Amino acid sequence: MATRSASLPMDLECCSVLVEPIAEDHAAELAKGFAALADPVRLRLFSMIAAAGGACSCDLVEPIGKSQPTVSHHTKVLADAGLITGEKAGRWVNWSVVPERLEQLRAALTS
Amino acid sequence: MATRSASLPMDLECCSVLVEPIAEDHAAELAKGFAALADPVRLRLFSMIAAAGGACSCDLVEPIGKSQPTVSHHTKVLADAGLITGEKAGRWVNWSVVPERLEQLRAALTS
DNA sequence: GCGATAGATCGACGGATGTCAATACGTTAG
DNA sequence: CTAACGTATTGACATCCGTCGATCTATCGC
Repeated sequence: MATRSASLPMDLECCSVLVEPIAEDHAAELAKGFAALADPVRLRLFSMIAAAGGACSCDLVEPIGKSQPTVSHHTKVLADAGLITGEKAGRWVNWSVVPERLEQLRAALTS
Repeated sequence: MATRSASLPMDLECCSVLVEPIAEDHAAELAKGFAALADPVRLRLFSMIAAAGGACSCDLVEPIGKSQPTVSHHTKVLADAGLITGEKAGRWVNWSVVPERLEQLRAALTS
């Protein structure tokens, strides 16, 4: 059973949704990831972070056009879904994408 | 402006979320697609349809373990998101995936 | 220590979502 | 025509979600 851990998003056997019906566990795991990308604001935040190769929240609030608590909420959702990770640097938090998680979702849509 | 049509999901210039910050239009479009995949039941339905190369609703209700109206609701959500399409054949509806839409979402996560 | 700044948390609100029982609709079999 | 069957729709309910103002926490410069 290797490093099987029910609570961690990362260690699911990576396979496509297209080749055979996926199990409930796998579906739940992937659904969490897609849910994080299912909001336009969050998708833009993710895109901004990814395109810039990392960004702090202070650089996101103004271009996204939402309140600071809203941005904080969305970054938390993205982080909880495992799509981004935040490094605290002094007063700032530097967000960056988690390539493995992104790849897992991309692979799920690939045959 | 070519075949620009605001209401159709298909004709967005296809590009990745990762290379540069995406526009609000594009974000809304992709978010709708990901939202359709953001539910475990729906993801399993989609997976069953994709893996089988098509399926009718009657073959989905029992394995998915949900009521018939719930399955009907989810197939409608997937269809509205452009991920599947249904061909009515007599009493049955044959659902099949829409490869272009799937590719659009996959490409958005690819650098 | 003090004020300023970046970020997180809380509480509230309206709106969307997943689910099912009941029912309606359309089609095929007899 | 009628009965049975596959599917869609409706209505109701509980829950979740996006948003913001207000507030709290932590860190930096002075």
